[in-house]
Amino acid sequence: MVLRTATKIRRPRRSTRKTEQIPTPAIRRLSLYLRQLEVVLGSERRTVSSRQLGEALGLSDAQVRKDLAYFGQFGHPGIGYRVDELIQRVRRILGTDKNWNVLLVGAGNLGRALMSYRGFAKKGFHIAAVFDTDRELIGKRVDAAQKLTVQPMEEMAATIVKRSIQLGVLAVPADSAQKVADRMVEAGIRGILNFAPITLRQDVCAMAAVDLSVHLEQLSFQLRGAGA
Amino acid sequence: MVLRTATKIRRPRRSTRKTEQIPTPAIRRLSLYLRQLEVVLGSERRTVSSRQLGEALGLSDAQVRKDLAYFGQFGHPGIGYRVDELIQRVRRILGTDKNWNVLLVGAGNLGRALMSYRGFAKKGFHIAAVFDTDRELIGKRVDAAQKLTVQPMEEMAATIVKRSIQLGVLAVPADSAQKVADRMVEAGIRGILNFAPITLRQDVCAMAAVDLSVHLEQLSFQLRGAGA
DNA sequence: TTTTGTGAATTGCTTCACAGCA
DNA sequence: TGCTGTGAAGCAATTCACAAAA
Repeated sequence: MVLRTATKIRRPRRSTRKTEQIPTPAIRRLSLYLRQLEVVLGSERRTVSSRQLGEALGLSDAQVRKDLAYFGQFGHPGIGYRVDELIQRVRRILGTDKNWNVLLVGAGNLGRALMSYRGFAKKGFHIAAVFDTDRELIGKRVDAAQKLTVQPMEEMAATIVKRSIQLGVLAVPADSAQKVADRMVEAGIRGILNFAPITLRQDVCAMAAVDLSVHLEQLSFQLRGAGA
Repeated sequence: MVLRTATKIRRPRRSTRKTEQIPTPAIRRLSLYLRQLEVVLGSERRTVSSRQLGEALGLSDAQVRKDLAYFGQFGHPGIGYRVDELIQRVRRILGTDKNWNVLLVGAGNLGRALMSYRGFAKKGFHIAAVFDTDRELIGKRVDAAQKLTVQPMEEMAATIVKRSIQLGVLAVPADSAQKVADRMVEAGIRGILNFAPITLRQDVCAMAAVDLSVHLEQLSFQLRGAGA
């Protein structure tokens, strides 16, 4: 019986879900498989092999098969995977077989761009409400279709219930991001996609993050020392 | 009937190259360390321990120490890491101790939002030119500061030389992304940050990708089955 | 044939645990 | 005491390679 764990910081994700045996990278790749399958659906091909999928995504065929097999037996030996069937199955797994209402916090430059981003709706994510703390923005219609009015933060909890919202997109400056995220969780949000360039600590809420600069830094790292 | 390969010789794998000693995830985390160090720099603290850094980022102290040690001996036993010193060192490693000129292709909604995104300049990435294929947009000033004029693709190669550009941001629709990426590489771009929701195949060019919907899908996956 | 699904082998990454230094 | 840097240990992810299926 070891007692010295008292001072240790808690270890990352350790849950008893059945998904625990599935590698996290496999779950990330599932989205890529779906994306590629939708491309294949646009062609005449009705089936696709693990090799073909892998080639398009820069992965080995074994990787593709193993990843998909974590979630069930979707393939047909000698044939491959039936495109429409696999799309349905993967959507089901990812939870995107149904539409999601999403709210957005932050109606600045980035927030407004996200509002008009078609890719979200294509995948079944609908921005159903927009919030901001800036009193100048509240009440204004800011989206391209002029359908969304910027609401004050106070209305968030009620709107979440009314529109059955579970997911939120956070596009506010870094220095207020943690506070805003806390308010979102309080108001009932269960998952946050964070665009602020800062790591948010949230225990009870699923988190995903996109830091635009970080990706440029990774490119910079790869090119460092290269001739101009 | 294929004979069982009882005499199979297991060939030892080619020895790993020295440049591959550093785990890819460690390189990704380096950007996060830098980001957090810049937060700490805003406080009065002059030093920070691996434990403190880790806590802020959801990582173990051992992870932080090991990651940083891949790149050199930056710490001081009993003290921790000197914030300003480590910031300089990490910037140097990432290549962001100097400014980078970046070009943007695609002056649509997302492209225009990226132009006005302050985060890039803060990290030393300056959008120095904007390109689009849309004849209606060419010649127009589209950024907030009204300093950038949308140029035709034909001018890309010359501009790249003139402004010493190595990095490009790609914000065009998925169906033209591969073609545009090829043209960028032809024109001399060495690294591409791709926002189009499609996997691009490029052998001679460093690639990074951001698919906004994919991150929402990951959240959807984590919440699937949760009560509405 | 072609191609899946899957244990086994292998590679890669993270955590442990402690010597050594301030 | 506090904290880093680092081999060794442990765990996670990927690749291999082949039986089975079409």
